[in-house]
Amino acid sequence: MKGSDLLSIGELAERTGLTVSAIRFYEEKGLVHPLRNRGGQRRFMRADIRRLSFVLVAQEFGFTISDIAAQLARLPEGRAPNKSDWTRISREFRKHLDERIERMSALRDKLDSCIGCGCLSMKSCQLYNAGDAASRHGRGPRYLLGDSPEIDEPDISGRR
Amino acid sequence: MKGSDLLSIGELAERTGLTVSAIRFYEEKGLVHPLRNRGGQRRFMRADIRRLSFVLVAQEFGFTISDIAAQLARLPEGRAPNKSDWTRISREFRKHLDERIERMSALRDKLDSCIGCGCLSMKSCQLYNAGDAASRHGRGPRYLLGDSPEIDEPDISGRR
DNA sequence: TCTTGACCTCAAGTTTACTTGAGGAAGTAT
DNA sequence: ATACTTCCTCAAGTAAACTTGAGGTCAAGA
Repeated sequence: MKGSDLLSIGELAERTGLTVSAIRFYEEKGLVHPLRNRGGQRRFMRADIRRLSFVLVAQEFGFTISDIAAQLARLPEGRAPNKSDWTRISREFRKHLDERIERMSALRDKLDSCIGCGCLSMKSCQLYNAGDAASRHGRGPRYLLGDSPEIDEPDISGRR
Repeated sequence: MKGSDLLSIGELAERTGLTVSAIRFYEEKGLVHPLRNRGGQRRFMRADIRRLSFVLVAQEFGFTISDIAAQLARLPEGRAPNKSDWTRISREFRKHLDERIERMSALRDKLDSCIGCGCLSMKSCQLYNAGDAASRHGRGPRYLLGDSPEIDEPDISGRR
């Protein structure tokens, strides 16, 4: 394969730092679409290095595989993506990123005001005010923060 | 159970917005330690509302159950935690939080400089410079960003 | 007391993101 | 031609965080 324009799965693995099995998995999930040679072995384009690198970075930011697939779907079909394709997708990615960071910071600031009152479960607690509720992401129980009916715990001091 | 000092699992579920099964699961993971009545049913203290609320908030921030268990272990054993106990734990929590947000922001800023070059897989790309590598968290392939041997993809323009 | 709704335990299923292994075919170096 | 490495496809396993279901017990109101 030395000197060829196409990469074997092993070569791509070396280039990206992914394992061979992970790359096969990503193909299954639609993140890459390798060609096959007559023998049935996968042949990747050089542009796939970049593609998978994007997957790695996006995962680092906490995006799921289907989030990432959605982003990658914005890349051109037939030809290898060029610089402006990547710029476009990176900008879009960045928007999601900013939202995520902002959400975290907002939550953190609310926690700050809660350190003052020591609450974390009272009706009045800002962390429990709806509005964030709808924007909840990721794992966790079905019922969401702020969705719950009336939380109150009057005795805050621990005295009996 | 009306008017009692102790809560049944169903009542706690209503108060926290968690499902009954989730609370049982959290007990199994050591996040709460309910008493049992003669019949073998769980009886929770009011302070457990706060405890589980903390679990919810912490999860919202992306902490795992064992991370959270580690934090909760800092609460007093025998007595119900009071305001200053919660203040202490919230402050600790906040430290982890700040780290996490900072890591994300740093990555985002690096992405920014990459939007300029459209790279995302080149040797020179800041996203691939080691240093972040060690700090990687969460899911993803075993090989980490920056751990990979020599990544280079000279043809960046997409021209053939 | 009786009945219904809430609880109990334990086992198995679900999703995400992969890895591991078995059994076999293809590619490459000598 | 031989041998060794890499690759192929399935199927099954793993960890986290829960849910669902079966089969049975407990508690509270009429």
